[in-house]
Amino acid sequence: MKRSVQREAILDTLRSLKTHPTAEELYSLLRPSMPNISLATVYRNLEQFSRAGIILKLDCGGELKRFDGNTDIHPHLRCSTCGAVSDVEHSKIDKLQKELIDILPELDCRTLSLEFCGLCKNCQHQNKEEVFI
Amino acid sequence: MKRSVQREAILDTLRSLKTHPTAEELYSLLRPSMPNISLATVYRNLEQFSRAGIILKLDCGGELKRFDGNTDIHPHLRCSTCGAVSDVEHSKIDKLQKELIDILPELDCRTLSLEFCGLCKNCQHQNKEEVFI
DNA sequence: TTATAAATGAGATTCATTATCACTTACAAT
DNA sequence: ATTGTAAGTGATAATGAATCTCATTTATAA
Repeated sequence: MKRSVQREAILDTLRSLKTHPTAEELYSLLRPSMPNISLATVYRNLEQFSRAGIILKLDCGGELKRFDGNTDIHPHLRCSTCGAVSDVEHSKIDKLQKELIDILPELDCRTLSLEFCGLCKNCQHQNKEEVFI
Repeated sequence: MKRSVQREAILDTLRSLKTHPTAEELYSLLRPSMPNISLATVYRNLEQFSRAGIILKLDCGGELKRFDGNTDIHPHLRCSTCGAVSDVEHSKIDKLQKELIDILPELDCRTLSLEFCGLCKNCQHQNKEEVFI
C-alpha cells in the first residue's frame, strides 16, 4: 500500500474521532482542508483499510455503513432516534463480551458484533428537555 | 392491515424457513406458485411486517437486508464465505444473551443484536472436502 | 352493492456504493 | 538523479438494492 496525502488524512481523521462516521461524513470533514478530495477516494481507502484490518467496517444495523478506527471487538449503541453509532461503556457488558469472545473458536468464528439499539445520550437529553417544556 | 393472498404467502413462506432470506430470495421462492407477484410487493409487506413487529428485519451485517420470522432476540451466525445467515445453537451463548438482555434497561435500550461471523456448517463441510481431495 | 381505503404490479426513481478511465504520484531499480 | 511502472486520485458513469408512483384491483365495512 503506497502512501498518499489523502490516504493519511482519511485514516488520521477517522482515528481522531470517537464517533463512527459514514463515508459521506468523513468526506465532509476532510473537504475544508482538502477541497479536491474525491468521495470515491474516501470509499476506496476505507474499503482497503478495512480489508487490511486497520479499521472496522460497521455494516451492522442502520442504513449506511459506518467506520471505526478501533479494530478491537467492542459493543456499539445505535440510536433508534438519530441513527448515530457510539461506543458503550459498561463493566458488565465488557465481562459478558469477553465470555462471548472465548466461545468464538467453538463456533469456528473469527469475530462477533454486539449492537444495542436504543436512545443515545444526546437524544435522551433532548427528550427530557422536551418533556419539561 | 387488509388480507391479501400475496401478503399471507409472504408471511407463511418466511415462517416456514429456518434460513433468513433476503427479499429477492423470498421473491424467487414465491414466484413458482405466484408468477405475477411483484418484487415491490415483497419489499412492501416485509417492511410493514417488521414495523408491526411481526417479523424481524436483520439489517445487521452482510450486504443485503434479511428477514427473520422469529421476533425473539436471538443470536445469528453470518457466514464469512457464502454470506448466509443462520441461527446459532449454544447453551453458553443463550445464557450470556439473557444476561445482556437484563442490562438493556440500564442502557435505555429496547433491543440488541448479536452476530457471529465465521464459517457456516455448509462451508465447513465444503472446505473439508476440498482439503482432502 | 356500493364506497373507500388499502393492496397490487409494473416500471420509474433514488441514492449509497462501486467501477471506469485519463491523469498523477510514489517508489524501487537502473 | 532519472526513469519505469504499478498504485492512487478525481471526475463521472454505472450498478443495484430499496423505495416510490400511479393506474388498476381487491377487501371490508356501511
